[in-house]
Amino acid sequence: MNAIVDRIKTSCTVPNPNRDYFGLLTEEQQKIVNENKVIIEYKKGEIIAKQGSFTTHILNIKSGLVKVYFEDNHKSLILRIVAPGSLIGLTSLPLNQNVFQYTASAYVETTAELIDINIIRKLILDNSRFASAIIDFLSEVSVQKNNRFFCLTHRQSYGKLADILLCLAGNIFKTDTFDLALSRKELAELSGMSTESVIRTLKGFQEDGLISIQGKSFKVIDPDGLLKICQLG
Amino acid sequence: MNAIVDRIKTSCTVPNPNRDYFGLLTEEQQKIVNENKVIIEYKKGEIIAKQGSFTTHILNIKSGLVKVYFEDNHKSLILRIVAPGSLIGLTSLPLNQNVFQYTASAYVETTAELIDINIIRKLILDNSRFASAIIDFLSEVSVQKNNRFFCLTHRQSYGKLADILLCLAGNIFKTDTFDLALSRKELAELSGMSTESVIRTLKGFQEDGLISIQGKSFKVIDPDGLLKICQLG
DNA sequence: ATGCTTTTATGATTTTTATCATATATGATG
DNA sequence: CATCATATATGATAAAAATCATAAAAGCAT
Repeated sequence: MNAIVDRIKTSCTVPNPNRDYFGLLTEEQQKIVNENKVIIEYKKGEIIAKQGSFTTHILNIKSGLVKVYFEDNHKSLILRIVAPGSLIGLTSLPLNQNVFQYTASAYVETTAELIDINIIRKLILDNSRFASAIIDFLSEVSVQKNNRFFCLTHRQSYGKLADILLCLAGNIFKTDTFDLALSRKELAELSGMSTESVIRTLKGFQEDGLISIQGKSFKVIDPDGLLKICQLG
Repeated sequence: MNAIVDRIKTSCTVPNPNRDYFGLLTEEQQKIVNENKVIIEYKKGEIIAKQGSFTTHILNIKSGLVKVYFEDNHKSLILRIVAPGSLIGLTSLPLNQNVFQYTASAYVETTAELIDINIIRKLILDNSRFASAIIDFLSEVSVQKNNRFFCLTHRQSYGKLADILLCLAGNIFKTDTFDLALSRKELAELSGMSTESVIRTLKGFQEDGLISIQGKSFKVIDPDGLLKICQLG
């Protein structure tokens, strides 16, 4: 196994719970889901869900990579990076909160199952183990968001970016060398920094031998060093 | 009705969903809850739950005011201010995440019901409407946290603090004049600022006639002005 | 009330980071 | 492959906010 996945636990992990939610359903329930879902392929950059629009479906990401972000006044904050196996749209389950609270778009070519949200609402009432799994999902996202929240409000640029790099390596790509589908601008939105500061900070990491970058290809050389920066602030 | 409660919707509300979760239970289930709960009174400043310790009970706040905060390396971030009617500890429902992810302490004298978390877990499996209400709670907290997250990472000091003042007035105290149980240091932890910056910013608001402060007594004079500051950043 | 501690307040300074300006590189497109 | 657009990079400057130092005010216990 890859060292970075096993050893390094960042304080602010990009949330990516991954459970077999639909495996908890009865055969009949699975049949209902299958009859009420569509599979859609999204091209790179395509919008999957738009902040403010009605949530008619829950998205189950099957392949690819998605960013979920909050937009306001030309500013944007990436809330989650969603890898296959995770769900999008659950926060619209309350009937009084039935619009997307964020925008989701595909980083790379992405496949998603779209399942009618009312079917999901019904399944929650009909299958308590499914409901419990949804509760677990929301709880995990919540905890990881708290950690990220702390990281982005209490650390400074080097700490934030070190954390994000470790998260990407350990949590999203699950390897220490990866082709980054995110631009510097997107790393900025992920860290709440300016694009220029991201570039400068990445350069600093390279000069210190913590990472190496060649175009889109990232390599984490010294995860322990990054972790130390992350912990110091 | 008070204008500030009805009209002013801040972008980053301090989360405080309030539902009658236990009213959804059957009489028999309510009886089980009542037999497995204790009511505890906490004095001002007392720790109600400690980050890292096992979550044996869910807290149902009946009276008083509680802060839920994240601690790390002498730094602290207030995650939620919890008013009566809200629950604490739900994020420990997943069995693989069964310790408190945060510390909770009483701002003022506070009464809480402590209900065995395993009873709650069982009720989620036995009563789907209860489970659904818990999902709604977690969803609402999540959405409000996203908003607050955006606010604290993308606005600057005046915007952050304007938002927090509006939240406290409209969401927590539900009146435009209130005795603040929070110190300036705690406002700093709530906004991710330094204590000195909070003091200076509050002074600025006073000079601009947006609020008036006398010791612990706060009065929001111009909520629309605060809202404008909040929206501009 | 008196002394002691904590909170609030204020000014000076430094650090951090954003912004602005501009240059270079990369990539897409006809 | 030439052109345009976009992404990345770098330096100079400005703005924002933290830190440090210190003082005044408020709370609290004796």
